[in-house]
Amino acid sequence: MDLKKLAEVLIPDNDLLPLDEYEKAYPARELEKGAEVTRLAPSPTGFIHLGNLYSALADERIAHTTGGIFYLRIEDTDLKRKVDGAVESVIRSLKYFGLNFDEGAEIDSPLNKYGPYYQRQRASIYRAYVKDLIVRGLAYPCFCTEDELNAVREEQTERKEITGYYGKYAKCRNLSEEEIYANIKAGKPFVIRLKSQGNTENKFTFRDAIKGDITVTENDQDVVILKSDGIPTYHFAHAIDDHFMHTTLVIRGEEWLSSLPIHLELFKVLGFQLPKYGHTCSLMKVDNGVKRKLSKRKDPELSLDYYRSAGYYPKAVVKYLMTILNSNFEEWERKNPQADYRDFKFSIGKMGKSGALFDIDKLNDISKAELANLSAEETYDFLNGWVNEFGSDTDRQHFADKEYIIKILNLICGIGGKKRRKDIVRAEMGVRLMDYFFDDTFKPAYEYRYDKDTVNAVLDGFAAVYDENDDNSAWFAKVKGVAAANGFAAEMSEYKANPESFKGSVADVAEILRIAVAGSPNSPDLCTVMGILGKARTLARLNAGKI
RNA sequence: GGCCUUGUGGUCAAGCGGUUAAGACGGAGCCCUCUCAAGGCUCAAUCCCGGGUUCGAUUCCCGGCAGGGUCACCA
Repeated sequence: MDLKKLAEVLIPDNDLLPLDEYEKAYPARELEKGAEVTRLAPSPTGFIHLGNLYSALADERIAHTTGGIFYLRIEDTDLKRKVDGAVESVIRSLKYFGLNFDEGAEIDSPLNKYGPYYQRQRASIYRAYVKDLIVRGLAYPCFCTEDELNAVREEQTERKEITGYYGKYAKCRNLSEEEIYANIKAGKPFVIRLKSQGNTENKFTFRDAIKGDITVTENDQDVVILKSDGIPTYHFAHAIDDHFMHTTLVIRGEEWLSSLPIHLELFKVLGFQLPKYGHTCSLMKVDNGVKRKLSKRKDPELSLDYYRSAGYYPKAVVKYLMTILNSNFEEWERKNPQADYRDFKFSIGKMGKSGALFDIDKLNDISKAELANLSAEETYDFLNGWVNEFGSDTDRQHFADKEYIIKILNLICGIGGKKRRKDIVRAEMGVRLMDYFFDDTFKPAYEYRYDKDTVNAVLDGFAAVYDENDDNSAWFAKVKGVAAANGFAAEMSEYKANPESFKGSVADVAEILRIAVAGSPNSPDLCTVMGILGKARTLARLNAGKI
């Protein structure tokens, strides 16, 4: 058979270059030894999720700790999956979490010498190589219809054989020249398949950068490399792109592990040097007692927007991811509390081999601690950013009075005081924590543990002596005074020694005051709360709290 | 079902032939304390099962079992 002629008929493009021209167009990168080139290669299908961020963080850390490049490539070979604005969204999302690309689609960089970074725009490179494979007898046209393929698959399933297009099932593999041209003449659509040279009897060990040594079976599937629309499948595009873009380390989800044999054969057949591979395990979650992969559709916490709208501090999310990416990260951080997480020596070898359960408690803990590192001013900026995007109009009005908010923050953050509080887990919660400082969001629950007369006497008694100029100890002395005057123990020790002889202790008196002023039995330092509210409002609330 | 892969407390996990089997989150309790938060201290809780190999297995081998992934003209 005249393969050259066949290739011309199948791929009649006249804009293809000789293969070595492509090699020349994408010369090796000039990087230090040991520098890794990694990439994030999403399909522009939907929005980026936590799992993407997880592996992107690994990519980014490895590239940037080795002096390499982290780039963005868009795998848009499947038109059906394209969503407008997805690319910008990916970039924006990663940037929000502090990850930046050095190069790639929609990235403004002088490093962009390996593009185009959209696969649709790279059609001619793929087609040139497919054509070459046809000439070399390593690829062939297949005219099988979807129905035929389905029928074969059913038959294979029934006979408990391996499904797919291989061996005797590869009907079009040995089509005669006449049959091929007849099919073309008849206008039958076709795909191009790899004429696999592999044999599943052959197994060998492959070293994965994350999983370690794994057993791989040779591929014998005549996989589709060029779809009937003339665009390559993922497998083929991966081989071509990662070769020409000089990716040194391919980090991707473990769902790709099973197609690794295909990629291995493709690289071999194309004569390309194989990159290193690292297959990450996926984030899991327990659902109804079953452990399963986090799913975009079922789990809102997988969406990065979820973290933004809930007001998680972005760095906290990143640090949480770091702890599951490299479990020694936490230990390192304890030893280097001041250091930036970027100073941590990220190691791909330390990445977990099995899927981690997503742990919201852990995230909350990290987030709380991160937020507690911020100054009142920084906290204000962060909360204000959240309020502007996700808060209510009332929240925005409140935050317009920055001076007042800062006062509250100083209390919450314990700034100036000796101990730092860790009240705020995320912005949304932080903003709600401040509600009682504003009359329009003050929603008291007047649930006292004492009778009407006692409560009112305490409230009146304290209102009569309250002086906003008192310092904390003078203030507390007055609370004690009110306690003593109403049958409560002024000193905790007295009360503990003799609980029967008192109605309660100062703590109980403070609780009554707290309920009236802050609306709940729990709040930070009441004296300061009153100071922030101001005398007029404090007295008004003491009065309104009476029953 | 075939193939690949994983299996240390509730969770994330150190460990790499001999350990009182780290640590963190979560839980319980105590202390501190005007309550809460934070902090300090203490406690409970783990090597999937069965065979080997070995003087000795959580660590090595084999077999189960359980979990995960995958079997497209989607990536």
